[in-house]
Amino acid sequence: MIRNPALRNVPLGIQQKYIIVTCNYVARDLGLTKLMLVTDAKEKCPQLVLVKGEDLTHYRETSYKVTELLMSFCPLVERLGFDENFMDITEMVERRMEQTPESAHYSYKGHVYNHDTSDAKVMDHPRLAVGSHIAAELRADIHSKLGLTGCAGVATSKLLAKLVSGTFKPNQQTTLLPESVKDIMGSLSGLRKVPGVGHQTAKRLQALGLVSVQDLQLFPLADLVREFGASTAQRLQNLALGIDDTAVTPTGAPQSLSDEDSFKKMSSTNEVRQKVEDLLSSLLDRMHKDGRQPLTLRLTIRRYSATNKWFSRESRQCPIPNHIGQKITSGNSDALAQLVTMAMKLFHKMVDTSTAFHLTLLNMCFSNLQARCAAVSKGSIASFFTHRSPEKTQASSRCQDDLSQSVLGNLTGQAGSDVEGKTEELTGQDASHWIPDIPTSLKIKPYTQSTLHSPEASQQQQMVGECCIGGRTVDDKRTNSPGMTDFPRLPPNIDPEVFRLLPEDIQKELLSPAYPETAHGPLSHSTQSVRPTASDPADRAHSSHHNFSEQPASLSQPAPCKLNDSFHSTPIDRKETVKGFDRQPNTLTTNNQQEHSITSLQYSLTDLLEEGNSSTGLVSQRHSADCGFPGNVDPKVFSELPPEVQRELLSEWRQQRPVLKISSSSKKQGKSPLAREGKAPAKSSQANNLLKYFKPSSG
DNA sequence: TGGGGTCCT
DNA sequence: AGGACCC
Repeated sequence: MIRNPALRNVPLGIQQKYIIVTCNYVARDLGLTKLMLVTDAKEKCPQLVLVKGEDLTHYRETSYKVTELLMSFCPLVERLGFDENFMDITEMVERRMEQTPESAHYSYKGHVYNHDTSDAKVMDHPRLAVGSHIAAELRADIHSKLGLTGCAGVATSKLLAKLVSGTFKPNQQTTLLPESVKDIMGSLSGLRKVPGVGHQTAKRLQALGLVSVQDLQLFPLADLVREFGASTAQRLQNLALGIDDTAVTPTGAPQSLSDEDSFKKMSSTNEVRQKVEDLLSSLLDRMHKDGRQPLTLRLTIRRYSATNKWFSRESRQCPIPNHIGQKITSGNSDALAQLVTMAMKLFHKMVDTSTAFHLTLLNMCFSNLQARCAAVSKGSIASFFTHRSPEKTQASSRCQDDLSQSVLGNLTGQAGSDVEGKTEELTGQDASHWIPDIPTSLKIKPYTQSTLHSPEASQQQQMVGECCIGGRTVDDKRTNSPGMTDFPRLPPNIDPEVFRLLPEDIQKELLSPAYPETAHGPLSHSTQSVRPTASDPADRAHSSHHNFSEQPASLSQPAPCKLNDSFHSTPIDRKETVKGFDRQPNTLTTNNQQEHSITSLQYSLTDLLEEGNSSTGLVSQRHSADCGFPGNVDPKVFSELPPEVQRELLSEWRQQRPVLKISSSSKKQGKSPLAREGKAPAKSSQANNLLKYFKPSSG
């Protein structure tokens, strides 16, 4: 639609094979729904215009642009599919509360769920009010820079932000006040409407006699535990109650890249080989742009089995030899033939070609993506980063220490990946895109929430990225002001002085772009001219952890998170402010104190695209600080618990925490559960970039 | 009923 | 390797 505005006013459906995967609102008004068969759709609406949508390239690229744009405001952005993003805007809200007059904290942008804006109670939640203004600005920015429209929800958790984002549909935003949680949960027509309750879970719940959200809310937990186990049971019941303590975990670069095609029938080896080659060919291209080296190749098939399940796939995977992996990364086209050979071996492990077979789908996937290393021995690089700068605050030091350990400890494992994609739909530009607008849902989780529900929900930790490292700012225009280009973000555990001692090319490498697939996009150019000089104390202050700058733009720009008041007034002001960027070294301390005492604020922003729906949620939570478990848990006591109980708890905490994951091989060496570094920082985009430069083998 | 993804077991 | 979830 964006590419072809003429389609805007006509019923439009995006077709993938035999179904309409999504459609615009014109078509919806005519009775079309998502995932409707093309035949049914045509029957209902003969004048329906169809656009093929099997190729996700444009959608994916646009999706990442949206995510990157949001990250330029604050790095705590978590993707959910191609058209939704959750964003933890707690920091941004706090900053505005400090910097703007109180009178600014009591008006809402957009709708307030179940309230009249004139309702007095609305005034009791200044953070949500400020969050609604931020959401409006984010949507406006996405619209002006990318031409996309969408919805947003502002609430205190991802769950709530997501739910509320869809309450006013096309291109609108809604804020959910804590006192309306019961209402919104009660408004859901069934358990399947609760995010996190899928088909299987809904069936099992139904077997227990549970159909409505209220049924689940009131069901005895003990009975639920019998069916699902303690952890799942509690999570399910909490979801029904509108309680979601999971953190917004920065998504970072994708963990895998795959390409697939489905068809009616494929029954010869030659056809399979050809299809495998086609799939690998396009994947290779994407992989090369990504820049990382895949360590694993996977082939997945779906067999036709008349009676039952068309679903159910089978897969086989194998390691990719280093020499081939390097060809992939370098773009050497010889890799294709070698990969086809490997894939066919995997195929023969699953399918006995001496007898008839009938496939309906093939999928090729690269996973275990490994960031590449700088051309220097790792040992030497790693040693550069062990020195610490004298000027950190204590609190930040602690975080950094922890981070360093976890990062270094995991270097041997596979580095995670960083960034993810974007894609949204566009509403108005030029040519071929189909996806709808972008919805955004922000959610804010202020202390009010802790008061309401769980007092200590706030204790989660943000091991992940810092909050304020900046995003990429988009274009040069924005980066004009003095001072903007001088301070690249370095990971908190990297001493700027030491960094400066590195050869320039190594410095550049360390600071090079993180979003390979979108590297050519509008958001990424500032990289090259940037010169790293120092890290910003303010960054450290905010971040609980790493601030690696992977993205080009981040180098030249200060963290948008720190926008000041001026941000408030106009977009232009905001940019200016960003550049001028002031650092406040002591904010960290301040923040920490807040965290501990009370308050966990979360904002979540969910975006939904106009036709489809995508959402962006903002959430944030402050946590205690750094170790592997909640601050209120005594490690000693924990260690005395039975191993099984330890595992259960860890599994639960893990979900709540934004831990970067570096998954690793090192995790196998019997570390105590507490030490489990298995998950370290892979998720944060920032961390990821840096990690790419360390070889896997080093550990 | 598509073409992606994520994480957990 | 499969299964659950999400879009």
